[in-house]
Amino acid sequence: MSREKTPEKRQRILAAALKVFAQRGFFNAKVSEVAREAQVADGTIYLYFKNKDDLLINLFEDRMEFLIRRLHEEMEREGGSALGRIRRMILAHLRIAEEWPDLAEFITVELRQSAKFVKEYENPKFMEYLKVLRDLIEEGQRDGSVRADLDARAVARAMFGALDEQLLALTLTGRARAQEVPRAAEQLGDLFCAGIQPR
Amino acid sequence: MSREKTPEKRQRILAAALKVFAQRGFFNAKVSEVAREAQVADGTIYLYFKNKDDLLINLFEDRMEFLIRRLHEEMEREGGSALGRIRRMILAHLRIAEEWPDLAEFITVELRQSAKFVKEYENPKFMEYLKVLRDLIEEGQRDGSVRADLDARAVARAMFGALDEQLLALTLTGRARAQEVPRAAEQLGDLFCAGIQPR
Amino acid sequence: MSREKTPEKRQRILAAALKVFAQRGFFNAKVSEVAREAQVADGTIYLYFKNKDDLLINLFEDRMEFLIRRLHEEMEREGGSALGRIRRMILAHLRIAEEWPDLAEFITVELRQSAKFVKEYENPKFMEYLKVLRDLIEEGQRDGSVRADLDARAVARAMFGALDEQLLALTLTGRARAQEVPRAAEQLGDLFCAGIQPR
Amino acid sequence: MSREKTPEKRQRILAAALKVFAQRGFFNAKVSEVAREAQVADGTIYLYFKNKDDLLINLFEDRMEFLIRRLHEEMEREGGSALGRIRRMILAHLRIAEEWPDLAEFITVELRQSAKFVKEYENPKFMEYLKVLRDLIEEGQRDGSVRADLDARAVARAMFGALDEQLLALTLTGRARAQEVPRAAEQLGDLFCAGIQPR
DNA sequence: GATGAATGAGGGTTCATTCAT
DNA sequence: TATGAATGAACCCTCATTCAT
Repeated sequence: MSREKTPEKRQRILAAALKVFAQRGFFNAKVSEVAREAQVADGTIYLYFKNKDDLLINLFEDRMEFLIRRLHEEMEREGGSALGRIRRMILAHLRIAEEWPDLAEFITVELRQSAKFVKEYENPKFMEYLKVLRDLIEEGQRDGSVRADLDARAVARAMFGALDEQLLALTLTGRARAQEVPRAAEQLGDLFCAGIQPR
Repeated sequence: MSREKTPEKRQRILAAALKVFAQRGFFNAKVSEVAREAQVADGTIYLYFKNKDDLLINLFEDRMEFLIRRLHEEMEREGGSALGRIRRMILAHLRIAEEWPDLAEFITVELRQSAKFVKEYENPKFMEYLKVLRDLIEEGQRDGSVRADLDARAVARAMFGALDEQLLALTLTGRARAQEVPRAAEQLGDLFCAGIQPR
Repeated sequence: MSREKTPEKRQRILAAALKVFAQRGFFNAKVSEVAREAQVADGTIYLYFKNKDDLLINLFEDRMEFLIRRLHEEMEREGGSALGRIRRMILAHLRIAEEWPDLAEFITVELRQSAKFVKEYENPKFMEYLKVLRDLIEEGQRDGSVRADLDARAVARAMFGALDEQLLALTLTGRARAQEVPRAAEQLGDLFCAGIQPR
Repeated sequence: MSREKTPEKRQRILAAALKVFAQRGFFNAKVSEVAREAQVADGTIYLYFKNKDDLLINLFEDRMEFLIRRLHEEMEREGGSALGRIRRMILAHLRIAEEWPDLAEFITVELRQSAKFVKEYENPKFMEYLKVLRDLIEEGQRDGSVRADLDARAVARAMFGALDEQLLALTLTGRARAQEVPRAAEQLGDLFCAGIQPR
């Protein structure tokens, strides 16, 4: 809990957890495996996290924060039209598969599980990630580049689902196929931009 | 105790497993809970399935077969244009939320896990479900109602992802909101039909 | 229990039990394996035997009766001096390894276990087998061919132990080495005859 | 909880296993009984041993090493002729019944079972124990006190079998009869010494 | 703070036995 | 009498968590 004491060790544990959870799945992963990977004693993990579930939640929040931050930066760097930034976002999401394959596997496979937790624990980081998409769509609706009759929230969810499924495919079908990322991003960009533009 | 090892009992166990896995998740579910729900002794489950994993896989295959069969029937009944049948399919998928909420939860949450198995065990039922979508899209491409420059497989995957995510949302945010199904289906239908039609 | 009804089926079960117990050991053997080997339903076994333990005990008694009967016959056929008949008995015992290897394995390995039962259930068949030996020794003592200062019971026990250990060795070290039987019998005959004869 | 995984605890578990296995037999004994006897949690056993079988094997090796060491010491202390040391060894073996009745029961009853394992796992400790006997006999053959025409290995095996059977009898027929040990040892000593000496 | 040996509740699975047919 | 599907008690083992050092 002493998030302040040795943040470096906390990060080492989170990194280890990401690797182990990605490889074996949360439920099959053992706390002791995470500890070994982090070069830390089993008990040490409990100095930083309440229990295994708490480790999962913290890992999820930490990585989602990271992705959200990165997304904001990409959006800023890109600038330009809402549609352009939507295409950029699609690319950014799929690139997770080549940049951090463990993270890709973790998000696509384990996120749904934690959606199970979600009923108890509302999932604000995921909502925030969706919000980025939704804001882009609403911006487009205001400037006329996106049809006004669409429910921005529903479209954001649909797009996230499509991206997530595609990311899963890229991740599972051999991590090697990362070079397919730009092409897949283009296809999805075409599909959705055509879908949301006014005639 | 009826004499013959009956397919009816197998179905009772599968139904019980669906309910229990949907409520608690595969990993948190106990075999004994499935047994109680099925009104069967613990050991009986092992007369019909090799182990807990095997029960999951069989449940998945059985239910996917059911959904695939239903989808084919809906497509036949609908007839008409490819685009019309795509809209119909979207509706059919989301309706799982109101018709069989447990099945909806099972598919959206546990399917990804079994995607973990997927690496060893290629997931043919899921592919078959995707195939229905892909065939519709390719049919549309042949008759000119769908743009030819899209990769039918990628589009099918994207649509499935979007549907799955939407189904998850409908399922988790209170099962009560089933009345939102037609509206959500319309939104997704609009989005994708616009996305795939030629200008 | 209805030992009278179909003695043939009872024997089939006993033969199957012998084979299975010899191969896998009593505790590792499953009743269902015995049933399959006997070409009988699991439940049928319980028409002939109270339970698995009872099957073991009956098997043991049945086979010991057989061996005792055979031993008496061999002794009669042999005739002659007590010492000669002792040598003959040694040979007969070791020959079990080549004549009925399963029986050899069963006796050498499982008998001790049932010695565990023995505390509750005194083991009369084993005693009867020992008695044959003891009688031979006492006969020798009466006719002066065996030293009178030996305790016939102790000698009988010692000889049985030696035979049993040798039989175990013949059985475990590949059942193929059955041709060593006559030589091993000769060695043991020499050893014990020298040991028990007066100077 | 002392910090280091201690050899003392390993010994406590082995001692407990000996007691429980002797009383109930390996297959009837529960791991939890061993744990309770050792005043240790069930799981602790698995820190020291891979599984129940591994516990049996280790127990067997540990106790055989102990007996072999003791035997060597007795032989050294005794000194003198080969025949004298053979008599000493006979006494030492039977004394196990009064000195460590649990060990006596364990060896006589469970060793044969592990002979089952033997086919896979050649049983070196047992061979080493036999070797002591065999060496004594061969020594006697060299100095002329033992007949040269006997196969030392076969004789060693025969003697071990006789000793083992006698030890079993002493152990099972009430542990009280320990006072019979010297007399039984004398009888066996007479029998075998006469048996192996040249005329 | 860090360690890792120890804990012990919990659960998947087996299999001897039963009993409706 | 024979069957074999069904039962459910029993048990080995795992692993998240604790706590003495």
